[in-house]
Amino acid sequence: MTSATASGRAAEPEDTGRRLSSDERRAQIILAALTVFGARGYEGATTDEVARAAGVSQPYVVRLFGSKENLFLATIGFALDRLLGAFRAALAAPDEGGENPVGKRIGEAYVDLIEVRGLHQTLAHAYLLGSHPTIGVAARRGFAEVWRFFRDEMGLDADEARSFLAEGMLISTLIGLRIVDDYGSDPQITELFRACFPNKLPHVLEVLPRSEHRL
Amino acid sequence: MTSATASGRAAEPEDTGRRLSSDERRAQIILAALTVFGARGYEGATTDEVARAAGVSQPYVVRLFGSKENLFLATIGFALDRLLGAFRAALAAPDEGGENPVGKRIGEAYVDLIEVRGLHQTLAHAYLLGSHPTIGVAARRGFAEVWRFFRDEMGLDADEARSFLAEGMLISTLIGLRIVDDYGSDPQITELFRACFPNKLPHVLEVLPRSEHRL
DNA sequence: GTCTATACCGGGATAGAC
DNA sequence: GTCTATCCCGGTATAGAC
Repeated sequence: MTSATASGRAAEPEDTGRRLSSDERRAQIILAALTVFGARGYEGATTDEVARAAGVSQPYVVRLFGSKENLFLATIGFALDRLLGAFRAALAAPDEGGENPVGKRIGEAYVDLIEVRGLHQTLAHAYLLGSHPTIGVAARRGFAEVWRFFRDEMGLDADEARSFLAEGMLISTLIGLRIVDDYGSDPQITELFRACFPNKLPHVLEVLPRSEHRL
Repeated sequence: MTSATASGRAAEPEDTGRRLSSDERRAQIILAALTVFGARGYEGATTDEVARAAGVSQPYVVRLFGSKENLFLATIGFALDRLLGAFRAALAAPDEGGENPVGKRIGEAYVDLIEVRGLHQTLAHAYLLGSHPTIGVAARRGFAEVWRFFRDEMGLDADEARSFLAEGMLISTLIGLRIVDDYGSDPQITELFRACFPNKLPHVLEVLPRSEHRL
């Protein structure tokens, strides 16, 4: 609508003048899509906003992914890969003599993913679209993969896995709610926030406000 | 688009021919809105679909609520009232000699709200819209109210309240995911579902599939 | 590989009759 | 209290040039 540098920036990368390969562009656009879908949801997001956030034109986004729906599917696919990748890395990391057991490491890895803007929110949005003919299927498949990770790779029993998943869903919810915006202003909220991010509070407080989505 | 009885039905009430008061209509429309917003999200839902589900015309829905945004705000307000109402009733219910302690009663009350179609999903959608200027504010306020209920009325400590909330978020997620659609077909999913609805499984399995949202 | 121009449609909102 | 007709904007997708 206005100039290209107006507002939509999100994951806008260093603009080296060089022409990128379409794979590089895809990756770049997916990063941008994560922030936009995360903030607005699947239907609320526009391909134009994604395009501006990525620094390309709207038709090009459609051209590269075929459709908005495909872009969303690619985006949640990427998010799930990152998520499971982070979990596997945390699982493989050294224990440091009981100082940080697996559970704690995985939990922290989950929270650390807030650095990938929009990742948690986009996944949460996808999980709510179970009725959608294609997205619903992909979302269920992804969710089941996470469950499998907890049960088979991490070796939790069903109850432990459930609690883990539950804490994760709460964290995602709080991020999507942007409850961080009220942190400090309302004692209830402050307490709630503290209870949910017992460790890493300062880090979370530093990263989250940065992801401004009021574009 | 086609005839009124085509497909959009959801909470369509007994059609007594009589003219309703606008308050009755509002209530009726909110019920319908719950199912549509729940299935499609705020942006994905259309006022037309809500209208058809309620058996009225699209402009009338807008007329009664002023805007789609207002309709959504009214809808989540209603959902929160029902939620807290159900919690308070469960809190006040008799203990039956340790047979069903408060925690269990509240948990079951939460699950029972699946009978109000779309309630959990709509709230979950609202919670993800923290970036929205008006919806975000309302969602945070509602979430904080629930937290207050757990802490002040129910008397939980911060950690207990957090766990409670977490389990609730997981339940909402599973409902939105419509994981019930895969129950029985995939052993992983079956196990996950069982772990999350330890009691009341038959009831849940009976109610959820009914809420078909592929309209 | 990427853009501009544009077709096309769906959806929220308004006007106004009954 | 409720409808029909309609306006108009915004958003996806396509055509086609560079």
